[in-house]
Amino acid sequence: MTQLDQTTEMQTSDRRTRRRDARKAAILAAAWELARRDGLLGISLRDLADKVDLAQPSLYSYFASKADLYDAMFAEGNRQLIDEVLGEPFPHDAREALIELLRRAVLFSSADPVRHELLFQRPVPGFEPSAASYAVAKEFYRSGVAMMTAAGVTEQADVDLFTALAAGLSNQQVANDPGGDRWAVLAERAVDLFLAGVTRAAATTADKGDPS
Amino acid sequence: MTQLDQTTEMQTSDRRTRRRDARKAAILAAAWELARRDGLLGISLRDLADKVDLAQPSLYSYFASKADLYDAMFAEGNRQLIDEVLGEPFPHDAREALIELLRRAVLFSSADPVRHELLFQRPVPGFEPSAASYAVAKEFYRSGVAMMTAAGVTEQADVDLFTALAAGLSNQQVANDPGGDRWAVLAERAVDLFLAGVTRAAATTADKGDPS
DNA sequence: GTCTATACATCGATAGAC
DNA sequence: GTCTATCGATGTATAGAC
Repeated sequence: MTQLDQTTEMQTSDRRTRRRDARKAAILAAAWELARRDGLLGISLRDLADKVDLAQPSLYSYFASKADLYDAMFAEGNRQLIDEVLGEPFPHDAREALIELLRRAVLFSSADPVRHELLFQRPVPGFEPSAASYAVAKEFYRSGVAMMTAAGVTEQADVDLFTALAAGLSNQQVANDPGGDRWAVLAERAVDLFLAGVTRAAATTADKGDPS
Repeated sequence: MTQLDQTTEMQTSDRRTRRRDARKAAILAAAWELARRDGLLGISLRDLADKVDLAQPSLYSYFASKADLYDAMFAEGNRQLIDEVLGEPFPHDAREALIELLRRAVLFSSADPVRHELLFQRPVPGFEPSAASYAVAKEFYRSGVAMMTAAGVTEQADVDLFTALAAGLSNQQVANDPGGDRWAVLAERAVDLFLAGVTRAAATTADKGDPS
């Protein structure tokens, strides 16, 4: 086997890998479409195969099982979360940055309620994300915590409260005003109330013996 | 037909009605059990019939369709919400009452995540509660609004923000710490931050031209 | 109102040829 | 890696006797 042959073989292998990845991505995209139409649990592997012009059993060359498909969707959704919510630059002001974070999070959820469901609720009984997929989710969480820290939010309880605020706004928006912005517009007010309370408490604590 | 006969007939009819209602309640209870085990969408009418010792088609004497079953569950869940959250008396202090309301709401959700799902999310594609069932849900909402009003929360935006808070705490509790109380214990702090901001803003508005 | 029997569709997954 | 064929189970709902 010559050097040239090896190179050619590598290139061929790369091409095949790319083709395979592209098809896998196409299957995932079709799965999201079906989920939006029929619900996450309503995805049928037959419909899915039809959508990508494959025979239904051929899907098993790309995903070992339906749970495997959900796992890939979970990972992809979290990657989109990072891209769409953290991708654009944030205001330098920590308060404004938190507002923007909250606003983008609510918009992200309301842009695709089914994706919101898969990422933040437990819509598929028995399904647990793999460690690899879950790592993507944690990456987003860490970034959010960093932005809170910059705004003076350090207590775990306050971080939890902020995540509840984000979850609540997103949830109400999706469940009770789909397509609207009734809860999305509350992001600024929510952050202001939150920060006022948290930083006031922090200041009080820090002010022990230092009444200015 | 004598007077006595009529009376006897009425009593018999009542007894039959009671029996029927009792069986319907038993079916509903079994449906909740199955939902907790297999998810709301995972309820199978075969399993359900087995659980109450009926042949599967006999269920159609009690519910016209599966959607009808969901609707009955939705109504019952909302009745439980009213009973369990509003049934016990509240503290007279408006702030303490709101804290208690939030705490009970989170506990209610975490006591039965599937019920929480049915009441506050959209877990069954295509299912919309009937007007009668939805009326029960609105009754609870009105009571909550009344308690907020008592605490000085009058703006619709602030009411919405509070519902987001309740939804967020419940959701995080159910999704990320099932069985625990990591978010439930945040109820007091959440209400304090919320009320501090809302009443401060209201006071500022009211103070226009009235600086005391 | 309950049953048996069954219609009729759909599901996820596997076997095995090519 | 894709296909055809098919398994075995399950799903909701209906027909019709009793």
